[in-house]
Amino acid sequence: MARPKSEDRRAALLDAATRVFAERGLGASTSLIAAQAKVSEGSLFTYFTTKDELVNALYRDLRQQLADAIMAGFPRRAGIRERLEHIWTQYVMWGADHPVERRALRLVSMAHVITPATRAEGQTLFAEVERVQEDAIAQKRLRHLPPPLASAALKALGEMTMDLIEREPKRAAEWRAAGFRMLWAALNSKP
Amino acid sequence: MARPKSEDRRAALLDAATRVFAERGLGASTSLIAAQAKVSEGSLFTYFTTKDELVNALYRDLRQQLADAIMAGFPRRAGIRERLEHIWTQYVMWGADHPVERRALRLVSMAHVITPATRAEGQTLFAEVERVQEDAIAQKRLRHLPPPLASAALKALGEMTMDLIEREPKRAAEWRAAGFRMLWAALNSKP
Amino acid sequence: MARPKSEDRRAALLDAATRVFAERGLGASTSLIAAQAKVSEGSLFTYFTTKDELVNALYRDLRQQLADAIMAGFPRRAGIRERLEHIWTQYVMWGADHPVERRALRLVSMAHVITPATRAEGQTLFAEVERVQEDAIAQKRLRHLPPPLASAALKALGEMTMDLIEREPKRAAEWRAAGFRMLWAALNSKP
Amino acid sequence: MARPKSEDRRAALLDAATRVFAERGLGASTSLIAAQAKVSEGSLFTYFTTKDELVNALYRDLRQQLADAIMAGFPRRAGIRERLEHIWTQYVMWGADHPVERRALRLVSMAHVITPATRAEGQTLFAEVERVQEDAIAQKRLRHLPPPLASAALKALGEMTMDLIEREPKRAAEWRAAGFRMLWAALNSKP
DNA sequence: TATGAATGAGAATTCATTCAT
DNA sequence: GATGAATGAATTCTCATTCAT
Repeated sequence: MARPKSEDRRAALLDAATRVFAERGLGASTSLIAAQAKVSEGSLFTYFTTKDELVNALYRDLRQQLADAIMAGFPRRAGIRERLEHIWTQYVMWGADHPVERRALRLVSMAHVITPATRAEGQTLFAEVERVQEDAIAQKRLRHLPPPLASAALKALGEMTMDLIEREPKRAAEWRAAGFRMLWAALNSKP
Repeated sequence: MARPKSEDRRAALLDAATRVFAERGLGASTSLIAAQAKVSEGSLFTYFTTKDELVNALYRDLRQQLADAIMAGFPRRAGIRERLEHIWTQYVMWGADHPVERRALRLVSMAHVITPATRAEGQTLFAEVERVQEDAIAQKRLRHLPPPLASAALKALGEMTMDLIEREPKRAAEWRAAGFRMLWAALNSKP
Repeated sequence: MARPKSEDRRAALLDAATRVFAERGLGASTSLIAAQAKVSEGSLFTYFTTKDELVNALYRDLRQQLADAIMAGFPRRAGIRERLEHIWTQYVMWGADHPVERRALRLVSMAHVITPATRAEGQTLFAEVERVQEDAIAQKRLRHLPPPLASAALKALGEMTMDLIEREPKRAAEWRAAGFRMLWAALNSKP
Repeated sequence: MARPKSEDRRAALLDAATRVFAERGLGASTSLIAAQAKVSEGSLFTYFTTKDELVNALYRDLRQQLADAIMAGFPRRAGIRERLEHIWTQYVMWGADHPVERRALRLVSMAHVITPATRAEGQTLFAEVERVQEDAIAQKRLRHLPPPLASAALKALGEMTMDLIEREPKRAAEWRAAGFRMLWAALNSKP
């Protein structure tokens, strides 16, 4: 009967928060975020009752964006290397294409205001990588690798690669390939 | 020169800042830091004219601590693998032994208040790693590896390993070894 | 005229305001009142254009409730003592039976937003007491008593008695009787 | 060594709060109080960590002012009537001479933010009245009067008298005398 | 007319920094 | 120099009121 809460406004606020946090850190004011979203200061609080809640929502939203990007066109039945490479490529490209989102996600991930509950949801993101590793082990490959290492290494080398690309965007393809080569070698390293 | 006590106070302030920032983020107040350092609120500003300056000084200080730890007992004339492993071990152990400092350094590194000048100083830290890589190339090893990759990979896999150790301190030795194995494999990966 | 349901809503709002103000003071928000009345926030303002107006209306309403209670079954032709005792008893019982309304009335009475006009209306409430006093004087009784004292004393000792009953409800009858005895003695005191 | 907290500033703040609350109710803003006290907005909070704490402090302060006024020159060894009359006179005169303080005390007394602890302290104020009543009972006078009634009646009729004086200051002496006569008669009323 | 989202002017605090002692 | 009170701009959040639906 009344004006319904608008999904657009909510999105605009999350977008503005992404930009503002990326630029000025989590200390940036809610009023600046509201202004960037072209929404009144008060309205921000009809969508997020608290600044902390906004941060949590943003964390969820950005992780979801990343997850969607990674899983788009995922070749579920392909071989181990192919699946891993798909994830790698999508992951690194997302970061290279969305530096602001990446920076915001990094900041938000470190915030102590993120609820354990919210953080738990996020864990699922790299679940697919772990499944690939499990498959590999089942196929008697990558057997010596302790379970969480595959996704940890993918993340670590992925972020490294994105940093390199951010510094030298022209060599993006080169870095991406080199990074994956390193990842694959790392995962296949024998004791 | 004529104020030995002052050096203590400065150190106490940096120490307090490390702890406080690690626990509550960079948003923590200067008055809390002063209190933790058992120094008056006003005094903090005779040592650091600005909160930003304190953050910059802390960045320098923590990087120096890390550099000192890494370079302690560095076998300057040993082989490539030995030198790299020394850096790796010291690096990872420092992180495992100083989780508070590590967390503070991570936060401070991301702060937008760090001057480019300050940041440039920090670059020197991993210079030694790059020298090792250069040596390796001179010796016709690791030749295919684009220059900044060695130190970038060391950092990325090092942080990954520290995270794993933080989660499972009992497996510290195992993670450290596995991490280095991965690093070495990654660096030797061929196109 | 053509909106019988609306009268209900208005009453529900006044009721909710009574409860909410009694519990949280006049600072309580209109949105809380609306919620308690099961009415939308906006609707409150179709019944009362302003929060101040709501407060004024509540003042009038509660005074009317009290007046109705006091005058119910008033023995207009009885003797002075009887009439006074009737008022006393009804007054004190109303307060004892309606602690929430009493508290709200007390708060609202002290509000600086009550218009002089509204307040003037309220004066009429104890008019009957003054008429009793006038009658008494006409009958050559209570002659020495300056006019406004009778109603003032009734009010003062009445509130005192209600407070005592609120603290010790079991002794209600005792307090009520003792209170009236004191009132009667006070009114008959000679210079 | 540093500037000491000033008793004057604290007093100025309490004074300002008295005036501002009396005029605009407890909803008045801390910034207005600070301005009236000629103190910065921030300073108010170095003296009272919270608005609620300011209200509690004011409650204590005003009650103390009243207690001091009442007990000044108290004839501890005089007869019952004399002691009661002393209290009465001082009480009523304080109220008549300090209408602003009285209004503030009334408002503050009703505030739900007053801690039970704070309120308990206040109870002692009328303790002297109760002692007078106990003495009277010991002397076989006022025997039939249930204990809390004496102080309750003093308060009730006292406030009534102050209201009358506020309305007609010229008749102050008359009202004061009439009030006490009524109190004395009320206390001596027999069942 | 009813609804509840939108608005923006405050409100109570906080905090980096200054300054009297 | 050391101290901690003083300052006031900035911050998060609330709330009476308006307005689109």
